[in-house]
Amino acid sequence: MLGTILHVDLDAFFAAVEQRDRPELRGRPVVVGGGGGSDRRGVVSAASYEARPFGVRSAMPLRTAAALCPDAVFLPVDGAKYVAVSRQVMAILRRFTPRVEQISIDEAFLDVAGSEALFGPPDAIAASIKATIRAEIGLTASVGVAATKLVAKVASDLRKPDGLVVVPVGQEAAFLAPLPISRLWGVGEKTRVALAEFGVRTIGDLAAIPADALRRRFGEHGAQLAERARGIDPSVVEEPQDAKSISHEHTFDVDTSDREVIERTLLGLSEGVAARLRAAGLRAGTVAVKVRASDFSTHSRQRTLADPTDLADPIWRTALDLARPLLRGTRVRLLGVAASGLAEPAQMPLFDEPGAVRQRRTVAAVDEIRRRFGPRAVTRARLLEGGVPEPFERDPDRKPGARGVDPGA
DNA sequence: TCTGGGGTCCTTCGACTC
DNA sequence: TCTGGAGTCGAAGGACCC
Repeated sequence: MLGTILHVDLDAFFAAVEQRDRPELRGRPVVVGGGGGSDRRGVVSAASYEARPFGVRSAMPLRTAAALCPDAVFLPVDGAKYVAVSRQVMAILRRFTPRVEQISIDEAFLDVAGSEALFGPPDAIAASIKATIRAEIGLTASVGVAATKLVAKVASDLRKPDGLVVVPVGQEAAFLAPLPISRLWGVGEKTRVALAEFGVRTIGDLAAIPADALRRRFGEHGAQLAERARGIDPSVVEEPQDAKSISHEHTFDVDTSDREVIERTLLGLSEGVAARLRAAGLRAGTVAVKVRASDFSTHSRQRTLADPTDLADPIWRTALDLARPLLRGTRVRLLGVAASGLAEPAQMPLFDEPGAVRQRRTVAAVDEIRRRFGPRAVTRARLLEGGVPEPFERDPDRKPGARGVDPGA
């Protein structure tokens, strides 16, 4: 008997899209990341399968990737293009079932219970999905089929690229047992090292430890890991929840302590956050700043606002105020601005503050111009002085809350 | 040596309230 | 009026994911 949960994962997504669109790149190592140059700060977002034998992996600094694979073609991340392709793929998935949970730009869970009469058993549906994506989009996808999301996800990752792995119902624990512990959802580098002290190398090693012992050592997280190691995952395929926060951050090419540059950057980031808030019809109740120093130490400060806002100015002023104590004597590597406590405006005030109505009209007009002519069509004079990131040009219909743009190289 | 950007969730701690 | 415990909430940091 087969489970009805499918995990569909596009292979080396960003790099594969570039190779699809530029035939001269096919068969060559392609690295997508940052601004595209291998000489600037940034990390690998996606590496083609030709680049991987050289040791190039996602999240690796571009400079390291260039040292490992000097012949690779380095390309910038073209967010808008990948979003468009992602939409086409998700539309294909929805032909097979309405129960689709997109978890990032290049992967989704499907529950095909109820689709079997029309499309056949789950493994046949998985094969059809792969064939349709290849025929209509020109990309390969790997699919895992299982009774739970957790096992389907591990399965899809097992035989990349172009893989199809089916785990029959009841075989979950046996399937997971021989796999290295790092393949388990929720086990990152820190947890892997901590578990190694327990003698845990494989998922089976973890499953053999009593849940109580794991709870004593790792708290609730440990108890959860014990369940996952046995293939137990009660979560169901559902619509992604609404966003809980919206943020923008920027890493400087060269660390800076220049006040003007810092203020201008915070303004640009605040503009980006505010624009996304307005596009989503939300206001932020809390503003946070993040400051990463040249020694990579990272500090954040947040403040709850008296009046939730979707305007750049109050966000910027709050961010400046919060950042000031963190900046003394610091060379700054990265600045970030985040909005949380998101909610739809309760009601338009009957008597707005003086000037607020005019300000809202101006902001609405600017938003409209940017929507029609692009994000660079209108900008503040202060931001023209250079060095400030433009707000990321993302899918205007994208629901905030889906995970960031990353192909999982 | 180098370590992006955009998220979520969890833990800990201190302030505050009852 | 003071004190201590319990519960709640916001802030900060860390781990993790793609």
